[in-house]
Amino acid sequence: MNERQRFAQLLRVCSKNLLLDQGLQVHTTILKMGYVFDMMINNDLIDMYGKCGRCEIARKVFDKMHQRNVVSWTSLMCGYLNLNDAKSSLLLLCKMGRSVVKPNEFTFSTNFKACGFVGVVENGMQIHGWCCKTGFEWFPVVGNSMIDMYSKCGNVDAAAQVFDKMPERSLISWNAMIAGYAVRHTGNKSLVLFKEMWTQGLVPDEFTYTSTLKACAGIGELSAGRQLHGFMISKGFRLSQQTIVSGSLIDLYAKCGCLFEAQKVFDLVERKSVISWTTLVVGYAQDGNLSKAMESYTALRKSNIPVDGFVLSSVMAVFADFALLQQGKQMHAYMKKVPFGLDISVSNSVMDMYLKCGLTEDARKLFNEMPKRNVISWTVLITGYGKHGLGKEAVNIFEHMLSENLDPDEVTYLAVLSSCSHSGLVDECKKYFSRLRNDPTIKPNVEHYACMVDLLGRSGRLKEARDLIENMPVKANSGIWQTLLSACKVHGDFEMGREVGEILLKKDDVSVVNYVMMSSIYANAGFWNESERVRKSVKAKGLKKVGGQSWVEIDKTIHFFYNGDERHPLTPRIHEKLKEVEKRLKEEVCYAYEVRFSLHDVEEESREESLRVHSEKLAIGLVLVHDEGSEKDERRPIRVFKNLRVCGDCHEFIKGLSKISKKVFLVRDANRFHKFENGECSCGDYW
DNA sequence: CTAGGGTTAG
Repeated sequence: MNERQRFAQLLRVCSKNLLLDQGLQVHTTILKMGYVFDMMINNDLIDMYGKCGRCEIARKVFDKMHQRNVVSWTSLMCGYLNLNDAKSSLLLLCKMGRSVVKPNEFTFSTNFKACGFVGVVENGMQIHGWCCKTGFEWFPVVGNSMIDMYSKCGNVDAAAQVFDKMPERSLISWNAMIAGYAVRHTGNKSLVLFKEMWTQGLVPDEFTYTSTLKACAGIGELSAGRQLHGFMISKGFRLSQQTIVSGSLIDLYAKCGCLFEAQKVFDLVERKSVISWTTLVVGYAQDGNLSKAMESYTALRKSNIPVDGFVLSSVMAVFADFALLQQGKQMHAYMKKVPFGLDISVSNSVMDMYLKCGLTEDARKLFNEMPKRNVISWTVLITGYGKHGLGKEAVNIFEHMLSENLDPDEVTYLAVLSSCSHSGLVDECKKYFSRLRNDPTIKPNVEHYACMVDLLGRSGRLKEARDLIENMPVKANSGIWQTLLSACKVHGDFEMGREVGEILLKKDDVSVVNYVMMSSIYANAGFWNESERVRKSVKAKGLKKVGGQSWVEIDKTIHFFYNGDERHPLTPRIHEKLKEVEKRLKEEVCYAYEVRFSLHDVEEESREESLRVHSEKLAIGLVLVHDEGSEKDERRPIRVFKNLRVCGDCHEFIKGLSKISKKVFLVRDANRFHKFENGECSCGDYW
């Protein structure tokens, strides 16, 4: 082996083991020995610098070369891709097209990956055409990376076409296609492919399992997932050694609500990664188990695994959902100290937390300070303002976003439409709805139509709202009928209410809300027997109300209450306080229990009793008891949170309370924020 | 020089 070859070999060792310092030393020596224009050595230098993440040096080497071959070009592209700089790779490919050196299958494959990374399907299609012209179309690497590119760009059909036409399909091709279908709701196709490849005698590997499990999670296929779990065990597949496969299995169980099994799989994995932990934390949080979610996060922090932006965003989302402002602030402070603390997704999650805790100004400030924003940043802000009843502001932000030439996606449209409908901005709502319908990139879904139904329903145009539902190009769900039903109730349209109600009850939805609303509509119109019939069918079907829960955060501790909850040690004082408030309300603001909101088949007095112990009242009672005697922070708004919608009676109660106590109450319920101040609520009377 | 995998924010 001559000296030149020895240098090349040294560089390859440095490249493989990411030894940048040694690589730099070898580079210096090479220059001293005069190998300045040696193509092989320069190519290896480019590769080494690219792998070590120093593309700027690789580029310098590349630029100084007198002669370059396809490896020189491709190595530099790989370097850029290694830094997630897909754009530079693609620009280099353009430049290459004008040079004398021709791309080969590796060049194409690398750039397909680049297209998939940034999701530019147009560029991918151009390169696809280029492959066809130059005869690289049928190379296995090219086909595999095209499947991946089309899938990542969201065009699974194009990916499937490539797959179907491939002359030779390797395990990698199958895996890429299964992964392509595993996103969104096409997971059943992944399962079909899995079976097909198995019958063709191909042996699945860890990649196959991961994607197929992901497919199951996407479509909620618990039983297929379980079968796959059993299948892997029967094949002697060691899950304890498979961090990634186990990760998708944990996610599957968690998404299906089987946290016990998720935890069991998690426990047996020997080398847990930050992703394994994140999956578990998110799983518990989405299952509503705050303490387990936090326990898992704390355990992660105690392990020596470094956290990343993903896990912080996830945990911040937990704080947002449970409105844990103090913990959220604390973590925000921590985020400022870590390198990824300024990632867009991290900042977005913080913004959302502030908004969900009612601190719109802090969220706005953060938004203004963000060096980079994406569609989600804008959408978070629009949603937040909308939920606070600040529809005009939401519209302004949407317009601002458009003026910056950013394309709204379906969630952004939903945010702006619901903001408009909540605030009764009729013209704006219609305008944006028609903009949505004319937007070729987005298909309006049932949620978008529900906003329009809500808008029409609020203004009493029930007939129009119903026509819209019956003639829209998407399938109606219970939610949209429920929106109309609630409008019928508000406007006292008994005839339509009854019809809509019967449609809903026929859908056999398990949601008790529909029954309650129907029963109430019948009762209001004096049809007591009908009201009774509906109420009885709830019992007959064994349906149970989703438990209402309210909570408050006091000194970083969160206190949960359900209706009639007596677990809190201060319960007697809370009851006492509430009775005292109630007495004053009756005297000073003519408050009467709105028993029509209550549907219990009981005497008036005990109906009052059941309203008195509603979870939101108990939570407020605790704050009042806690604040007794302390003079500090009189103007600080009292924040209360409820998982369902705040009940009509409690709404009146808090209104009155805000008047006699001169305090501000900020109540976040499942729908929006209610700011109670001096006897008024920001939502008007349409709660 | 090269192809495939698990987590996140609305």
